[in-house]
Amino acid sequence: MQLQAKYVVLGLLYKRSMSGYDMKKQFEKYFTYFFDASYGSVYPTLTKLEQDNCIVKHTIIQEDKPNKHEYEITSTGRELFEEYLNSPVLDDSIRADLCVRLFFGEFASKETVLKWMNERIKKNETIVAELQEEYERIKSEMSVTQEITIQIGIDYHRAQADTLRKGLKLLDQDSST
Amino acid sequence: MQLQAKYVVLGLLYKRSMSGYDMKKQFEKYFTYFFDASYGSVYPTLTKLEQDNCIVKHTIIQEDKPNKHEYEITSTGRELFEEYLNSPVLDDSIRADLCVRLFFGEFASKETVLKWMNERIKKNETIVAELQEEYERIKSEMSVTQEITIQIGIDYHRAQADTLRKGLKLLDQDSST
DNA sequence: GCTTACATGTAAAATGTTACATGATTGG
DNA sequence: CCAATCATGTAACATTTTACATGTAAGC
Repeated sequence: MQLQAKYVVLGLLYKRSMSGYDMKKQFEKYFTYFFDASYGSVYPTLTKLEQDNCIVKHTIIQEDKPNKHEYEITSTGRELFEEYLNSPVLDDSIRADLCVRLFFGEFASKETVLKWMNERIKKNETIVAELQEEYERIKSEMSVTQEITIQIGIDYHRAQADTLRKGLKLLDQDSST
Repeated sequence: MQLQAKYVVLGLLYKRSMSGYDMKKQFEKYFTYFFDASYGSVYPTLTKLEQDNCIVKHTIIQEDKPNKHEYEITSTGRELFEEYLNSPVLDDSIRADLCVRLFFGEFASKETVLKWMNERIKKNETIVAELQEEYERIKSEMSVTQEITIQIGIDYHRAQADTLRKGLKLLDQDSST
């Protein structure tokens, strides 16, 4: 079984009402390294949860901007989310293209492999810096477990970059023999 | 775009022919932390690659055991895999239930949160030990980039456990104030 | 004048998981 | 005798991505 988008949606609405557009924003900002869902996934999920009476829609008329559909969680929705919180934690499901490529690295040229690794190291450094900045900026408004969440993200990207740097040295030794 | 199973299948066949069953075995053993595919995904992928002339099937008649379908990569298949190796590396796609739960941790009881974290720490310690054992056992037969792959897995699980242990301390301080 | 942000949604296609179906042999 | 390993495959269902469709307003 895999983590379903509907639980993430319900989790967000547990604290405050928001629109599908707002949710996607949240995913991009705070969920980057552990969850993502496209609009084509968010909107149908909202429609389905509404049909199941887990959420109710409120249309907010806005001038200058398109109207907004704000969803509010119902008691049924709260129950469903609480059931989720009491269900067993699922394993992380990861699809890491870089690791797949490295596994087959012997079939690629050395330059290609080095490029993959160097680009990833650089990318991860950027992400670590961004997450750290974000963390400093909002930690006062975050719960302790949310802080841990961000920390897991930071350490994940940092650990991967470290391993890749060590890997570069290994490759260097390998080619010099 | 997401990493497609067909490229992983082609990658395995690039070195030697094997069956769908063998592939699943490989995924479980060496790809655990960065890729997985069920039989219901592997077999249809093989059927489709065969239709596209990327692989050819050889039926091996076995006594005592069910017959085996060994697939061999064709030149078309090799080209497709080489194209993949030269395409841009995709970002990791992660769905981490634990992080989602921690993000919403304030809605769960403290015991529940502690249970989530302690269980994950224990699980990761087991995985690290297994990967390390496996690494020692087969590193002589592995390419350098494959070693890096295993190392990324080890460090990923270790870093997450470390962060969670630090998180437990944070939670402790938090409750004592 | 172009892009970005705001905002929602659908349809087609791909992709995937789970459960089912089958059936022999080996090891505890 | 029961579970696991060997081995393949399908069907139903769930889920998701991508592309399309629409339209305003602000900022550069």
